[in-house]
Amino acid sequence: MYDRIKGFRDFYPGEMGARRATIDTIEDAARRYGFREIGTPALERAELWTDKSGDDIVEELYSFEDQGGRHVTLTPELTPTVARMVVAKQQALSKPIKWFSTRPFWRYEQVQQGRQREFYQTNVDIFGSAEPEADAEILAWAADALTSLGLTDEHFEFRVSHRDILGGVFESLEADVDVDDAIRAVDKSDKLSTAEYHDLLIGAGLSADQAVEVDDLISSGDLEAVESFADTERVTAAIENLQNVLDAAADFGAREHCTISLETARGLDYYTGVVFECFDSTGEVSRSIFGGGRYDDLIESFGGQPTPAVGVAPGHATLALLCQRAGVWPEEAVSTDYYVLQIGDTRSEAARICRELRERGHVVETDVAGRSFGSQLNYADSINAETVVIVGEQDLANDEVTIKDMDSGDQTQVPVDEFPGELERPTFDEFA
RNA sequence: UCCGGGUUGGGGUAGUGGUUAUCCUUCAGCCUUGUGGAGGCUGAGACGCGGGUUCGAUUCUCGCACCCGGACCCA
Repeated sequence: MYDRIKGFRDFYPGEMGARRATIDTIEDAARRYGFREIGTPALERAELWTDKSGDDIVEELYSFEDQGGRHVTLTPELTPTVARMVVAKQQALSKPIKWFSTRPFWRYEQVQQGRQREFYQTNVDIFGSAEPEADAEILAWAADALTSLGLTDEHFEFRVSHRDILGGVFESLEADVDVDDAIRAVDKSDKLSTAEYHDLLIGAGLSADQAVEVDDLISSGDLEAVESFADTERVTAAIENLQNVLDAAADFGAREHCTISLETARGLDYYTGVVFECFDSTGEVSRSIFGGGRYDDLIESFGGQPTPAVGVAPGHATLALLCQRAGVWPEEAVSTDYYVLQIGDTRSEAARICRELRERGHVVETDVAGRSFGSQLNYADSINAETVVIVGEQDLANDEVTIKDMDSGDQTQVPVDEFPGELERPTFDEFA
């Protein structure tokens, strides 16, 4: 017996069927918006990450030197790869570029709920539009994808903010504030006590009074109050942009899922504008389900023309948790349209029936193990066959086959050359 | 890297410092190559790994691995 690698998962047919259905649902939603599927390598040069994030990042990568001496890594996220692809063909691609892909990623980190070392994400991005409609379309797709899965606003909410609001507020203070530290503190505030939270803000350079004041201001979510408090062009512009995105989201049918939440910062450095996270409305899944936002500087930093971008990447593990708790996770059972049962030497007639049913697109199984009648029925039962077509020597002697409905157990004889005949999906009911 | 809980056939479990480790379920075959979901029979299948204590360890003990949850992190 060999063990699985820690943090990697096997998916057996039942669970895989449910995952496949889920992936199809959210990808179909993306296709309806004209997002085009891309395929990407599992391996990239490690420099794609180490150049920006420093060598420490290597500890969280599956990286190694290949036989050609290249320092490579299994990709921990899609964004740098997509950025690389955009830069490489920038002139050739018509804008806006709208791409999606579902695939695994790998990070060497501690395994916990909703978090494995191999994990699957569906990335959806728009490059080449700085307009609020682009942000709103990303939100609209995300909302469409989740509602197509059967989720409602009872199950999830998008907490939406703008990177420059927090940054601008801290910048406007009359104090020497480490803005990044302060933003991190706000991002964590949910998990901290008020005192701990204020201590972190003070550690970032705020006075005690400012910490209280800023906490009140941010948690109020009152955009007008924030705007007049900061009274800077940066904050005013950010708030206007956020408002425009939400207005567009309203027209796109996604506004009802969005809550303004100025605490939402996102850890990622590369976000530049609107940011959002999806949360479990019931609070049962404590961490965010997924996040996204605008990253207007990334393409340029990869050596391309300045290109605005906005995207989102739902992870399938947390999505599955959310669906399961909401009771909308697809059935984890195989289904089978027909089992063609053979008794004696009836292979050629059975095979003909199988072929004709499969030509019609049905899922059809027959005996490939030389099993007895009872065993074959047993098996048909275990694969949830809807209809069993009994092709026995006795039936064929009368030029008939027997059609059996597995739910009721009812069965009837049908002339062999009328099955399946002209019928698209013949079942017991057609012949009863 | 840290903290807490756990690990007995494929799944779920009982139990014990000692002789053939309990039960349910599952799987395979048979009763039954002309009838599955009921029943009967037969078979398969487990004490996570390593060290220590002991005459003897699945049981006690230590370490490790893995699993579940959490902290940190989350590009």
